[in-house]
Amino acid sequence: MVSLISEFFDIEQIASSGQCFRIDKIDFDIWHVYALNGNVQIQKKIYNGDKIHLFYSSQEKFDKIWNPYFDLNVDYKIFQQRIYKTKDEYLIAAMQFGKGIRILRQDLWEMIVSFVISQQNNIPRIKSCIKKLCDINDGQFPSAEDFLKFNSNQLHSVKLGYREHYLLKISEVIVDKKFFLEDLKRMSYVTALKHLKTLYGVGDKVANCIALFGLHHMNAFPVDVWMKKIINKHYNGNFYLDKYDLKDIGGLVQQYMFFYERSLKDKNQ
DNA sequence: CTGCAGGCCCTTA
DNA sequence: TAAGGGCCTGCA
Repeated sequence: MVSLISEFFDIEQIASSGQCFRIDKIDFDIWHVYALNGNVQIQKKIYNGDKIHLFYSSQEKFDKIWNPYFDLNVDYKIFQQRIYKTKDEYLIAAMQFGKGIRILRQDLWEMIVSFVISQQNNIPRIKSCIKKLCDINDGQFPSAEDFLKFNSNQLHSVKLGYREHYLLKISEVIVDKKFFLEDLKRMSYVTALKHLKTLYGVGDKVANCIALFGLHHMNAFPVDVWMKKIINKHYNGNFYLDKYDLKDIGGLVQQYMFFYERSLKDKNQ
């Protein structure tokens, strides 16, 4: 077991931040994380005002897998200090509220599949689709090859709707070696975005999510209907990251804003 | 019954 | 290049 004391890590916030869909709450203070062909349980506790997380993992696995996965080598305090400097009330409130969110380093292919599924969809149903995809594939997240091997009844039982066709087309170009995931990892943000958008069913919003969560381009800034609402409501329709000198961490800023607004909405319901 | 959920594709002008 | 219809599914 490995313990982590940090105010800038909160598994509960990460689990509901909408960037990952395979973290399940299994008890009031325990979450089960499935990722990178492995899994780990994490318990969140408060001792004397300090937030402490217990990872049910060996030190070796923690160092090798979970430390990089949760981006724990990066000091988020520096990012937060930069947000304080903007003196932007809404941004600071959002950042304080979602202090424990981090941009995870998730598997690229899983992010492509997950965010294609996310379009015109809600989080519970996205999670349900992804769980079913793993269920019909011996519990493992399906590869592009696996997608092409599923029979139509199996795949249809996942209830992907019109997104099923998108995922089959994407799987095809990857299996046929007309699209290389490894190439994407070497590209700049702008080039990767352009390349991602050649995939059938991947538009600007989904490509930005993949760039942010699958390629760790922290400057990717996905704008969805929620972000549009936030920008209209709090910024009169115009939000310029470069004005605040936050362009290189736009993705983290987006997560704070998104998480904050979504939480306010949940509270009102 | 209608409307909508973290869009995208395709067609038209 | 902009605008608008259609799309699977599930839930209110």
